[in-house]
Amino acid sequence: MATSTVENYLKHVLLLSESGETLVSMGALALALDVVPGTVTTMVKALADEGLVEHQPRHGVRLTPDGRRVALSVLRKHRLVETFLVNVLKMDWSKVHEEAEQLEHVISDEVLDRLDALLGHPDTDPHGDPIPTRQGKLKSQVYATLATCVAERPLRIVRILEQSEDFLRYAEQNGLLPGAALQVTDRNLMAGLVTLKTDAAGSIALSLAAAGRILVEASKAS
Amino acid sequence: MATSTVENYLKHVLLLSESGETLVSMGALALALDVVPGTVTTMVKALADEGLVEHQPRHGVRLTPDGRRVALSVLRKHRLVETFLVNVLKMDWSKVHEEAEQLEHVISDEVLDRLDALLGHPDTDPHGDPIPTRQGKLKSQVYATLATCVAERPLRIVRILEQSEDFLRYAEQNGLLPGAALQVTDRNLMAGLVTLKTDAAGSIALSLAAAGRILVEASKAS
DNA sequence: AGATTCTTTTTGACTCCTCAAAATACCCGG
DNA sequence: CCGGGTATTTTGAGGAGTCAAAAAGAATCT
Repeated sequence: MATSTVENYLKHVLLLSESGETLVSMGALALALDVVPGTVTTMVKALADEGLVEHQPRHGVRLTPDGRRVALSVLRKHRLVETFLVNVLKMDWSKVHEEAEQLEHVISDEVLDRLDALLGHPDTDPHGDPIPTRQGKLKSQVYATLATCVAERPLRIVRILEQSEDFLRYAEQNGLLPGAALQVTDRNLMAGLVTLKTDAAGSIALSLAAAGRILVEASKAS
Repeated sequence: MATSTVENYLKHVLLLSESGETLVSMGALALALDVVPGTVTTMVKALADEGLVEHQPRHGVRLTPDGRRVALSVLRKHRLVETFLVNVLKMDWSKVHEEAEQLEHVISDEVLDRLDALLGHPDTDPHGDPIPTRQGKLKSQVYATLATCVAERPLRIVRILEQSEDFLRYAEQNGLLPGAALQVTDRNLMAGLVTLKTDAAGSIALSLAAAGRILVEASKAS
């Protein structure tokens, strides 16, 4: 059985390869896991020996099918637990990430299945992140961000690519939750600023960086 | 913060001192924790250095107030989690112990409080074991067992002192759950046998050892 | 008391994961 | 092609927790 540490390494390799290159660098991994790069090199070699990752020395690392299976299972646990904490225990949106980070390593498959059923088999978590299926399918659709979408059109938030507590608390306070309706009223590349108008909270300004973490789609004519 | 290992040591010292002497032996602890005695000696000395236990070399170990506080908190988590797994997720009575064994070390106080509220602040878990309060009070009432109680009187099961999956499954199949009404119809010390009559499942024979693990009280005239 | 047995403690070693710091390889501008 | 700068790898060490096996203390049984 994989240790928590191993599960974390694999999970972060998956996460980092989702949002970017197929080959994940040691440095990126070290940053994500909050360890020094040397530690990552050592661990990655061990994971490669166990057949969980493929290591191309000096270039990066990639999940093997086995490793991907484990990573997806951990991710499924993480996201279902987050959903449970928010939907059932009514916990604060911004605080559940840390909790899930621990719980994901100790939830059994049996408990997971029952949690899944209790929640009605959701396919995204409270942040809009897709929940891998039991079979290990991960729907990863490509969306526009508030930094790149067309302006002056009705939009709906589908996902927030950010787990920092501060960011999420701020987002919540301004009604920037998955499902929220809004539109981009102005985008100033020079100032690095995006201005929005939400149905709930009126006009808000956001940095381009922050706007880039919020995924949207065109609002369906309802 | 105490590691899972430390929490487990403290929890088992508490459990073993509840049901017996105030001083817990290294051997008993080794058995409970499934490690060799030498390991226990080493760990216990470390715990003593941290002020969590009081170690009387060659005689045994006892919790300090600090250690007891930690142990009670772990026990509270364990029993609330078990209650959640059975009452909310409808898991099998006999299987929740293992799960809770893991979860007890990663549940935050915040989650615990919400779980407690969701469950309606129960004061015993599904096995009838008392749940320590948030303030660290543990109600430990003394009950008769099926091996020692008076015969031919209406009784009610209040607690099962056993967490082995097999025993619990057997108990469940014969309706021997906390709350169940029954009476002892015969007790044969020579044969080491106790015969019961339950309201639900009729007549059952039990070894004295098994009977001694089932706590009962006189049924209130209702 | 003397010998045997049981429990506890000590010792040395091992696994897993980590860091600090030195060594190495790679990339990029001139 | 050479010199920096950056990323990666190596090396040596340490903490936490464990085991196997030997040593030491207690207890028990003639």
